Amino acid sequence: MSVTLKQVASDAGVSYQTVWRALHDAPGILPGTRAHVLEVASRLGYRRNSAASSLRTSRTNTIGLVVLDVSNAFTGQLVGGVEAAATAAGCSVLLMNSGDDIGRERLAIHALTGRQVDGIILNPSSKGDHSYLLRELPAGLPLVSINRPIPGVPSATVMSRHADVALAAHLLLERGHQRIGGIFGERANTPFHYRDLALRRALKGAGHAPQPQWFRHGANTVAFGRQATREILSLPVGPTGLVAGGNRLTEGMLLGLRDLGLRQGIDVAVVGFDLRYAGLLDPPMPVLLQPGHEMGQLAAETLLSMRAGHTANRLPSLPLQFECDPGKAC
Amino acid sequence: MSVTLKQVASDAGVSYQTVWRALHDAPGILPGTRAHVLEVASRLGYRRNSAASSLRTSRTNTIGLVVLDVSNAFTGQLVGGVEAAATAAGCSVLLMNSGDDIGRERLAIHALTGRQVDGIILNPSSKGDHSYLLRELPAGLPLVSINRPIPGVPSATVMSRHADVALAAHLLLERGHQRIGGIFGERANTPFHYRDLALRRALKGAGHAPQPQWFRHGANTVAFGRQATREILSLPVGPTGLVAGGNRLTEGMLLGLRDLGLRQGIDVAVVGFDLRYAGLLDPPMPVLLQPGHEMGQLAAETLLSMRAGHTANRLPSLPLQFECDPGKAC
DNA sequence: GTGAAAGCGCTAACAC
DNA sequence: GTGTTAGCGCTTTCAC
Repeated sequence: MSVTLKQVASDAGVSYQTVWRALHDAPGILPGTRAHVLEVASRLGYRRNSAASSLRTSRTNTIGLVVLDVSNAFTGQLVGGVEAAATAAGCSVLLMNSGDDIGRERLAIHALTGRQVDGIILNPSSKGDHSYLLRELPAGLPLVSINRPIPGVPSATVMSRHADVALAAHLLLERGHQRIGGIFGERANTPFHYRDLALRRALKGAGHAPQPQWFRHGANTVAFGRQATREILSLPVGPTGLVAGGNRLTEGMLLGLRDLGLRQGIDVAVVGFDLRYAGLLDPPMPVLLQPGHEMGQLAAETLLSMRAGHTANRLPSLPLQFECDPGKAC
Repeated sequence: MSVTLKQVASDAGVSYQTVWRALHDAPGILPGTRAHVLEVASRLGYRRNSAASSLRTSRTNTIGLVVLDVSNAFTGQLVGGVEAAATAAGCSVLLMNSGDDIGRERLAIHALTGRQVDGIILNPSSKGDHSYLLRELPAGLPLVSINRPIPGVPSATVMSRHADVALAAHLLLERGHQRIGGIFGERANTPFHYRDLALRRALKGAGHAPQPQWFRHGANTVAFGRQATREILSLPVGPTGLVAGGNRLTEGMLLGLRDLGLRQGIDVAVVGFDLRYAGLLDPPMPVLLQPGHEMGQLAAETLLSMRAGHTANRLPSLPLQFECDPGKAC
């Protein structure tokens, strides 16, 4: 068993409470006493039992984070940002993976609330009914969602600025492409809807009517991205510039191009999305990156300020990073 | 405040204890009573307060995981494996990031022990003195290290089978290359040492003496990988096949090749390491992948069995996956 | 089969 | 400035 306050107290020849005050830098203790107590505590290797303290204060200094897929690069950035902000505030992160499955998400939320986390950051699964949150979340528990408001459930939401997908259009237009297409996930998945919208608007704004046959919506998978790429580029008149709206779709697009014997950036101009390794390709592929780290930080900071009783104002959407060369903006 | 055992008890008109027995499927309770109690509990939305229960049992059902860099793809896999195994066993994961810095690692360990985690999985930072662990870890707390034993600190260790780097040599030899080189991190970093050794042995085994000037050791960074690649391939007589021994080095190698105007798989045959997107390159790059997910699972399972009192036997090293095409073995 | 009660280690209110 | 004490909600031992 580890050392308790009481043991330190008896070893130092003072009371229970005096030890507590010493350890918490609380006022009302002589500097000499404090020094003595601290010395004894560190000699015995005292560490506070956070279970006991949480029990007493009903605060755990722990935030729950539920992600879609830990092994995804965007998620990695997100987790990093959350972890950094949490650590800076003396909190820890309980991480759960939903696998984009509403059932597992629900189990994760259940586990987190049972552990009395101080708040939850949720990257909501793309399908399914999230209304269980209304029943399962203790009233007043801060909830921050990532990239997508949760229909019917009040929460602060941290988003990337999907509208920045317009930058992809501008780049391609600037490079002289007139025929531009795009591949996106299902429109019901709101981020894809907004990205698609942004691309079309930018084209219209430049006086080019988007051609429906150069735009595809489907499953957010490598397979769909691959197939859609092949189909679009096999049309009698296909686009010369192509934008992918998600990382899976981008991977699929690269495979589709290879299937057709086409090279990105040479035979077809493309802009990828959320693929961190785009800069390693030859030639480097321009890519829109969600600022995962910043999103995670903002989410955690928002959560902690909600815990402190502030109501979260409307949060700014964070700009996408647009890179053409490794680490360099376009 | 949330619902407590006591409230359920008074609502159900039974004692404190009877409720507990009902909720824990404990014997010594009439089926009718149990059903009634469970009904009341769920109606009130009872959930057990895990802080209180940890305080009582000094078990948190939480495992601590300290990684080098969350945003790294291998780490993502690792975390996924740990999370899956932990969840399957009813445990949660507290995640901390050390940034490969011994000071931050120490803070992370400190935070975890203060939270009474049931065990710690540590991917040890590559430099620095880990002996603080001997002082800071409560005696008997299960510790599992990833990829590298911790000098002077007893722990179970989950490793990938570095010797499998020999497969890279075999592939290149089979494809007719006679002049083969390699780029690795510092030799003091044991995984790199073993990977280097495996490559050299395989070459010797096939009757080719490794040429010292085609092998480089240095910082495990993109920059070093890039520079080393340029240097090696600028030699009057350079290798025609090149193996990178880590993911950063692999990224650097790709950039170095591009600097030289050489294409991987066409002008120079290469084998990468731990780069999950190798299959997206054109042509696909053969790559050795550490089985991060499996390593994480094994680590968590080992930890939990240590917690249950079993002494960890020597753990098997997990084979590297060798892929030549997306998702396909060589 | 059910109930009463002690106590895990800490925090915080209060007495001296 | 220092000490005493009552719980937080749960687990567990022991009576009935």
